[in-house]
Amino acid sequence: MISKSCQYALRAVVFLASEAGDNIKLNVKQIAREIDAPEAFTAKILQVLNRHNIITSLKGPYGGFFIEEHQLDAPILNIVQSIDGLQIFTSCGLGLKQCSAKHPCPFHNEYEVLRNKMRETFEKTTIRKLARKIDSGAYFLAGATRKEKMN
Amino acid sequence: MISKSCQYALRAVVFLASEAGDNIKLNVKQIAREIDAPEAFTAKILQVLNRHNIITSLKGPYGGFFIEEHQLDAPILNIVQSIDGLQIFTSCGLGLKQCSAKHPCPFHNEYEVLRNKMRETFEKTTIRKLARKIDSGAYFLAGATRKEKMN
DNA sequence: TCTATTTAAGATAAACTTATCCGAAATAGA
DNA sequence: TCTATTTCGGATAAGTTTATCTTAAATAGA
Repeated sequence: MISKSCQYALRAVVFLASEAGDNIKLNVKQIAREIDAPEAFTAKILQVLNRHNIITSLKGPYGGFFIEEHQLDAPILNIVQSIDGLQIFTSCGLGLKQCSAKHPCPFHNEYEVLRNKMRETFEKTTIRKLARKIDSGAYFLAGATRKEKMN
Repeated sequence: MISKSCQYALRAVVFLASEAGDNIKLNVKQIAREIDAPEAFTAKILQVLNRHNIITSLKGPYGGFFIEEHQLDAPILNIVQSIDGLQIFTSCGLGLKQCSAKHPCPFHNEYEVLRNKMRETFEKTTIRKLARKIDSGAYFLAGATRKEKMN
C-alpha cells in the first residue's frame, strides 16, 4: 500500500507536530525512539522531509527537527508525495502501464473509486488533525506498553 | 498497494477465465505473452495459484493451465490472499504492529474505512465478472496497441 | 578560536522482491 | 517403450527497498 519508509515519515511528522511548541526541537534519537523506527534510517527520512519543506531542521548544538505553525496544516498527502510519490493514487490496480477510461483494465471502474477515496482521505487529513489526537492521549504512535496490555 | 506479483496473478487469472471453454488449456508462454509479463516468473505465479486451487493445471503435451467452471465465481480477494496475503486489508496505515480500536493510531478511524471499502470491493468482484469484460472487447489486459493509439 | 553537538550527504550492506535457469516429474502419442 | 512437451521445484541472480556507517558541514557556547 504505502512503503515502510513512508509510514516512518508519517509517524515522525505527526510526532513532531504533537510536540510542536515554543522553540522546541527534537533530535533524531528522540524521534526514532518515540516512533519505534531505526535511528539512522529515520535520519535519512527526516532529511528528505526537510528538503521537501514538510518539516524544518537546524544543525548544531540545541539544533534538531521541528515543524512550524504554517507547516501544520498541510495534508498528509504531501508526506506521501515526498516519500513515495503519488503513483498509488493514480496507477492501475492490475499494473497496466496504460490504463484509463479510454483504455481500461477490467478492474478500472471499481478500482478508480477506491483510489479516489484514498486520495480524498489523504488530502483532507492534515498533520495538525492527527497531532491533536496524539495530544488527546487516546491515540498512539507505537505499540502498546506492557502496562497498557494489562488492561 | 498490491505487489507486482499479485498484479501478474490477477491479469493471468482473468485472462485464463476470459478464454475458458471446452477443454481449453493455455501454456505459460501464451499467458505471459498476453498479459505482458516475464515468462519464467509467470510460471512461478501460476504454480502458486494452482496450489491454492485458484486455477487448475495439467502436465505433459496438450497440458497447460485452465480455470474450471466452479472456480470462476471466486472473488479476486482469493487471488490477493494467495499471493500477498490479507495484510493489506487488515494492517495499520502508519505501520504500527499493534493498532486497533482499543489502541488506535491517529489515522486509524479514517484508514479503517478505506481498508474496508477495499476489502469489500475485492470481495464482491469475481473472476467471472472481470473475464466477461475482457470478452466484451472494451477492456484490456495489456497496454494499447499501436493501432488503438492512433484513434 | 576551539570544542561539542547536531544534521547532511555519500558509500556500503543487508533484506526482500522480482526474475531467470535447470533438472525432475508427469503425460500424450508414436 | 521412447520421445516430445509441459508443469513443478529448487537454486541462483538481479534489482529494489530498507538499514547502517562514516565523514563533512553547520552552529552554539566556552
